Amino acid sequence: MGAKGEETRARLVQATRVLIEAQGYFGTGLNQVLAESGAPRGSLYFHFPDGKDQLVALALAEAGRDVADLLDHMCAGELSAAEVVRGLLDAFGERMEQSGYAKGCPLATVALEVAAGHEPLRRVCEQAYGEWQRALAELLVRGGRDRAGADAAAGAALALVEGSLLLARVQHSRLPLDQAARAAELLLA
Amino acid sequence: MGAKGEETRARLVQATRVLIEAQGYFGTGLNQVLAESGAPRGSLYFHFPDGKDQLVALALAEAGRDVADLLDHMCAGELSAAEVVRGLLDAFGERMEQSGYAKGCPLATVALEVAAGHEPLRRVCEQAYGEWQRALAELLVRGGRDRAGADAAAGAALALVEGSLLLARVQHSRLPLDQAARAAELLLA
DNA sequence: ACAGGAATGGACCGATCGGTCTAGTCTGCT
DNA sequence: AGCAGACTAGACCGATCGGTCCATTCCTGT
Repeated sequence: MGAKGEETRARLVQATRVLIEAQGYFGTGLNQVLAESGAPRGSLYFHFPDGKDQLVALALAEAGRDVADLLDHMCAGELSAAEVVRGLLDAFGERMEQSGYAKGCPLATVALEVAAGHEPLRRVCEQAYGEWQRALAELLVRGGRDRAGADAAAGAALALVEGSLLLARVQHSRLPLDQAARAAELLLA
Repeated sequence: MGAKGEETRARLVQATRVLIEAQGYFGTGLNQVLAESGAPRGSLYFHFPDGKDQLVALALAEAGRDVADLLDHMCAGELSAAEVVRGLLDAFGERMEQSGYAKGCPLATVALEVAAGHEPLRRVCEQAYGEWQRALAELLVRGGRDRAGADAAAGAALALVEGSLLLARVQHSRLPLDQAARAAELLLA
């Protein structure tokens, strides 16, 4: 397995990540992925024999892991849960604004498209969201909350994050992100 | 304009509403809409000369209005804002569960798909969300909040609703809706 | 009854979809 | 040097996409 092949593979996944975040699963064609990544069609099916589904599943998993890593990193410091949520929303907001509101939650668009009709992709999203929520819940438990309360609060906080990312993209404004961060302070105090 | 034509037109919009809520804009083909509604291709372009975009825009606007009406109706009673949010989430949750988690927010999937790439549809979604938020904000003002605080709280509550609907669909569980409703009690108290 | 617009039914179009296939090229090992 | 497997390049496939077109049928007002 040469380094060149690895790079092509990585470029395909990266292009897929960018495109499905902005346009979703159905809105993103393989021709678009090929054009964006510069890879020929043959390479795609060499690296990903199962085609689009495999490529998208991997892109979603990678994106989910990246956020989880960021979250774990923030949770490892001395920050409160509310401060972590604020930090997360700031990071997402910056990305979003700079992309012309094409980027938000890297999973959400696909997650909604496939929630009822494509079990494998749905499960990838479910697992990623689960990891994010778990990270927040752990932090809350360390802060003294009981397990049940922490899970519920983390679930609500994640809903706040996801909802505000959606509204921010639709409204082309970071205002919902700020409102959500303030609400999180109240919620996670 | 005969009654028969009106009915065909309505069935086309209704079928579109159902399909785009579950699969989004790109995931829904006109052939699917035609099959679901039983209308022939010619009728679609007779009633909607601008094709898919016009049909989807109308479907989104109708769905947005329906929720706004429900919201207005609930806000007109003696309920608190938190109770209204709870009622809204209960109604959405029932629909969602009964549809096998195919239905959630009727706008969200399309809203994310088109947030950066299809201005007319984006604006329809933005306006609908704005109406929902306004209804909640008015109720909060009537409850004694100042304008700015009410707007911010309504924005956060709407984010909570949208985020929990997304998570519920992805997880195939109503739990996130319940967590969001409880969080709304804390937030809107 | 009948004229004329409203509405239907469906064949047809070029473009694009995801996917297959194979000839050719690159690369590292012996 | 030369062989084998990794990888690329792109032509090609049937299916489906959104959209156009027109002959036919239905309905309504006179």
